[in-house]
Amino acid sequence: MDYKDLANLIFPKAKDIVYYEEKYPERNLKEGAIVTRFAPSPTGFVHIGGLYQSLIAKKLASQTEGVFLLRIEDTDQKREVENGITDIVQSLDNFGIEPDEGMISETEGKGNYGPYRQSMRKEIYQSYAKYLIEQGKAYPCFCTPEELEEMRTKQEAAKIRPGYYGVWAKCRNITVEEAIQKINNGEKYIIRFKSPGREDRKIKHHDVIKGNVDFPENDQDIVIIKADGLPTYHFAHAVDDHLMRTTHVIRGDEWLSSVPLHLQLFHELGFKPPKYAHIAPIMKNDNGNKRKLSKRKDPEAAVSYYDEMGIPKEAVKEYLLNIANSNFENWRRANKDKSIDEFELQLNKMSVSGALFDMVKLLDVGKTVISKFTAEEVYENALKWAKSYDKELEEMLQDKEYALKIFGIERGNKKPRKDIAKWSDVKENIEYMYDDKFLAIKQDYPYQVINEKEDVNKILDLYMEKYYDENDDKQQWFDRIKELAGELGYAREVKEYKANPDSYKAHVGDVSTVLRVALTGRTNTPDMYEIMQVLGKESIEKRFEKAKKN
RNA sequence: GGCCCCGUGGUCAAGCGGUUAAGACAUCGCCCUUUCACGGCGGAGACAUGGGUUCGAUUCCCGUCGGGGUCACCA
Repeated sequence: MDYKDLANLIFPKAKDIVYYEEKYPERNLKEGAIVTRFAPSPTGFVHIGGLYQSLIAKKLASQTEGVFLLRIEDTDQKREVENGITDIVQSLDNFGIEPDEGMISETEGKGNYGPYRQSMRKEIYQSYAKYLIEQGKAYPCFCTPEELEEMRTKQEAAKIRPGYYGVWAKCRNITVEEAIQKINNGEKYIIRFKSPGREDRKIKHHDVIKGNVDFPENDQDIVIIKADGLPTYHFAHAVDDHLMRTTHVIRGDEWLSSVPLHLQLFHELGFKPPKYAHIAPIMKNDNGNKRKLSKRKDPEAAVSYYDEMGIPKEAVKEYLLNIANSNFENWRRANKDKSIDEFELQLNKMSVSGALFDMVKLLDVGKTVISKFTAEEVYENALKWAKSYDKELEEMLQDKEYALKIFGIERGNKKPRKDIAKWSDVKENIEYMYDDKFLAIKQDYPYQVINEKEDVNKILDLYMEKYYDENDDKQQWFDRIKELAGELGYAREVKEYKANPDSYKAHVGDVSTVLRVALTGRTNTPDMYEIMQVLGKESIEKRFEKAKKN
């Protein structure tokens, strides 16, 4: 009896690997094309780090006319979550990241290298496992979890390197006859890889991001097929990325230390290994300690958070690109109006250590991104956000024409307003422009220098009686406010006031403030001339009346 | 603990043996013919540490310290 008998006993129905090698041929792509993937587990929401990875992967693939594929790693059924795949597909889609190949819904995939869901590739893995067993490079292991636990305890107590290797790999030297007998006796087993490695030898690895890294060889006989017949991550990775003809594996750097194992697996399987690019994670400052953004503790770890906050997806992507390649910022400054698709991302410019997530900076990017939007775009986006998260705002935006006027204030010029960083800022920003809201609320008016009721009322009355004309252009409009100031004994020019502070009660700016506060209930607003234009005479009168009575 | 990675202002970061050590966000001040938001100008603010190597180290080597990752029938 030999390895072949053992292999046939374990996987009697498995196809010869030649079948798969032919079914999934080398891709016919142009020189330098990158085939890469995002391979998440459907265990809950998409993490910002996952978005980061897929953004990078997608860009690299499209830059090189390669392939970006979405593969679902659902080999751990215990951790699976309902609609997990749909969630991933939709989250990516929300950010405009569409896979060229891979899963497109809970059950469907597209492309010729599928299935793209590992649980549906069981026979494939088994064929390759069988292939390894036939060659004596893998073997059944009958150790129970309890035995393994006991072994670990012993190793720990003796302060030696834990794991299933060398003399500790009890089942590695079981004879074929004995193994067959155990199996026929119904003993439970899993399949382990028979590692040819030695811990005292080093391997060299060149990582596209991390550079040259030396490791001890792997000597662990890791399990490749679990008791449920599904592969472990490592084995699935080797088989899938070979068969899907992946050229670059872009993944989180928590995988860096398994590179020796992966390289070994590729080698023993007779596969050409892909290039690896290990991305540093996005971190968070937690009481002075850096740690990865955590699904459990940090709401901002979920990509859905950005949607809820109304942070434009363009901003999130720009921010992420910023972290990825620091020259992005320079590129953006030189190419203010270009799409980020035109930016050429370079893997070798990626940071080797994890960046702290900076919400303030993200918001700043958001401000800039939104400032470049047209009023129409602001409107559409704000409305879309409002529909999901703010009914009141949605209501306000029903009058599109009016909303467009508001969003048009100081927009579209060389120095557009930058006061909206996220869609959830919009309501607060425009609320006072609505008569039904503004006139209904009771509030204090934060008058500043001029705040005596008598003075305020006089300014408001006189302005409407004598100086307001809705046909004025901006210059005329402001000249008239100066005249108003002059008539009431305030300085017409701020400079004049500053030169002779004792000669005046206040200056034209203070008078403007009275108008502004009466008009909007606040001291800080966009350009008052434009606000008055949008509001119209009738509204202005009502607002002044209300302000006077206040 | 073993192994691996990392350590430039508060944050993201340029830098590859000789620089006044860029830039962005944040912060402070001034200026922008009325506020705010912009914009402009300017300020403060950094090479973790100790040894080497070198004519010269932020840059190269070693130690220390600090941070991170990894050591599953999870990915």
